[in-house]
Amino acid sequence: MKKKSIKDIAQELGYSKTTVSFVLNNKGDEKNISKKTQEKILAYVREVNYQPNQIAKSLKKGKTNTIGYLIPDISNPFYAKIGRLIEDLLADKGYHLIIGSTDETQEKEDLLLNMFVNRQVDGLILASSFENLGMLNTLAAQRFPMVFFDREHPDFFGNYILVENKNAMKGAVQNAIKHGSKKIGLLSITPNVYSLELRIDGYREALSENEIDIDDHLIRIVDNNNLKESTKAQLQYLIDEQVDAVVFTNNQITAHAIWAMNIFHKEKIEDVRFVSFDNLDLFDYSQPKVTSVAQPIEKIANYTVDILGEVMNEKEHISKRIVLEPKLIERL
Amino acid sequence: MKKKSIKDIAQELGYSKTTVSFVLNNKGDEKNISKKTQEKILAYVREVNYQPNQIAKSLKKGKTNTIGYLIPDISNPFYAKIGRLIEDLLADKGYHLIIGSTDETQEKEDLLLNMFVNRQVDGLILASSFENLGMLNTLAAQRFPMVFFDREHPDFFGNYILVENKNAMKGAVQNAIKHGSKKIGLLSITPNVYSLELRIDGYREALSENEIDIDDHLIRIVDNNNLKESTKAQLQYLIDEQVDAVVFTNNQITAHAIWAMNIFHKEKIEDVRFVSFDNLDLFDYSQPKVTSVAQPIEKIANYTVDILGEVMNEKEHISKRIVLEPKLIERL
DNA sequence: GTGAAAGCGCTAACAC
DNA sequence: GTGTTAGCGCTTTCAC
Repeated sequence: MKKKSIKDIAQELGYSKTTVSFVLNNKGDEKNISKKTQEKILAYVREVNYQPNQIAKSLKKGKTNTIGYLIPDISNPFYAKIGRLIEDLLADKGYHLIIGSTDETQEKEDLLLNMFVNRQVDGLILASSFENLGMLNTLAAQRFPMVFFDREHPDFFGNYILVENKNAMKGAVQNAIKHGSKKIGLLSITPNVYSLELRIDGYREALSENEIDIDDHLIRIVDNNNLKESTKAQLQYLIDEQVDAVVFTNNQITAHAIWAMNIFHKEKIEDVRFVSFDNLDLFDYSQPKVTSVAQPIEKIANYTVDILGEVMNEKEHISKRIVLEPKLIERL
Repeated sequence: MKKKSIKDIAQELGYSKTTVSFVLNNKGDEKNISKKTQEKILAYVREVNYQPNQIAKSLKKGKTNTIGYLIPDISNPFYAKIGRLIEDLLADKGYHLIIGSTDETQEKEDLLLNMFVNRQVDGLILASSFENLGMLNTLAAQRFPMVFFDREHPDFFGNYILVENKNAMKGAVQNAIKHGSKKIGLLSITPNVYSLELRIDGYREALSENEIDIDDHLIRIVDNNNLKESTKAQLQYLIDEQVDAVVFTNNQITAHAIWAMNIFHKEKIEDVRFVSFDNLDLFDYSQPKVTSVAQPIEKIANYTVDILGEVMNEKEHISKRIVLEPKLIERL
């Protein structure tokens, strides 16, 4: 049973493709197709379970109703949750998501960007690593609808939905200092991401404003390709340095560190305060407790979709930068 | 700057569309296009950064190189992780994923299934809720390439990648009994999913084989639409019933229950053993500790993609049912 | 070695 | 009220 096309329907019913097409697209009345004809066509279409070919429609209309979702890793709960929220918001408007995980490598990012363009996605939602602005600049020059979230690049001008990174982190670290922490280490992934740099800056500022010497040895970078083991090793280093607090720049490392702490440093668990950017449910009860900076993910998703909608509709070039306020959740 | 098409390239270079198309598809040699022409075309294409329109190609070829990934919720770490593995495996073959989250509702599932068909996906990977077989039967009758994982339906004949549910759960519960648990409750989501029923059956069998009375009041179903709060409430019920162990049919409820246990039943935390289907890193150190049945997610992803590849290539109808062995991780 | 032309399934301007 | 037709961008058969 080959798939039926509009042409088949038209022939079998003795109408033209046009008439059938109009009726299928609810333009029957507008185009003065008689009620009777409309009903006949609709009934038949339902009977044979005709499914329009969205690809042909897309080609004709130059619009695919798909959006590319480019992030470091869809299995990271932060991107998965925002992805889910975006999926639902877009579905209401008839759009669907193609996903692409970059693993923070420029190579995969470029490959995926190309793929999205080839597939004629109508827009792009991206947490880019911004290692290389090449393709992004090209797309921006063509006014390709894009909205960036979570990550930014100071030299790239575009639509951003972000959270306050520096001050939020600063506040979280100051909170730890207020509660007595004096020797504070930091663990981060790839710091060549501007948003993460800002978080690290916030950490530095908090220390210097409280007259704590910044010791660069206490700022440890974990290996992206081996997050869990590397986090364990770097945490070990900080423990050996006898820190009384550790700051994490995202929740994935924090989760791994909680694991490492419980498995390998159980005896020190009361002596080290954890502070994390991003929240996780388990921070409510984990040992050690984790004071965290919670990002407003619903708002992020809402704004992202809203702005993308605007960009796709507007002929004019808009460039908004929306910075949301994260929330400090103190857990002592 | 309008996007260039093959036609533009051909005109600007003084060749025909055919020649350009051949060269672009690496058929230059095969079609006896002169080396010189080939180089000229390739150089120009690179210079103007020509991007082929995948939609047009798809329409012509009847193949979109996209796969639909239909699951209950992409923000569930289990589906996100498998999704990520599948994404990578498929990317190597030039396929990409469109995602669809059903929230376990038939309405959304049917909507998404239709969407996938309209979009002419080449295949479908699904963790269906199987509430209603209607659309799936239709697709199966058309030999639409589909591979099911995680969930099965006894009346639906298709390609399945599953894990042993009943015996694995039985083993986990027996393990708890061996270590002294006597009054064992169970918490599950929507049990109208066959795979979950099997897990519950495993629980029942373990009890009866050990001469523990099965008390249906101790089998609690949580509300899907309000997982966290409902889990808390149902857990409360079991605690009040003074169970000495609780069994969970998936990791999401277990995580919520750990949270509820720590926040609301801290004093009982030593008295209740947790047993969970699905694993989570945090089970290594959470209070209470969780003995879990870990699914082999890499294998699931690999088999799923392999079988889907076979189905898409074969003209013949194959129907494989692969049942993988999960691993019991005892944590006491 | 290269090109003309048909056609994938659909939409929509224009005709009658 | 309904039909004819061109064309979206690409592939591929057949011709020269």
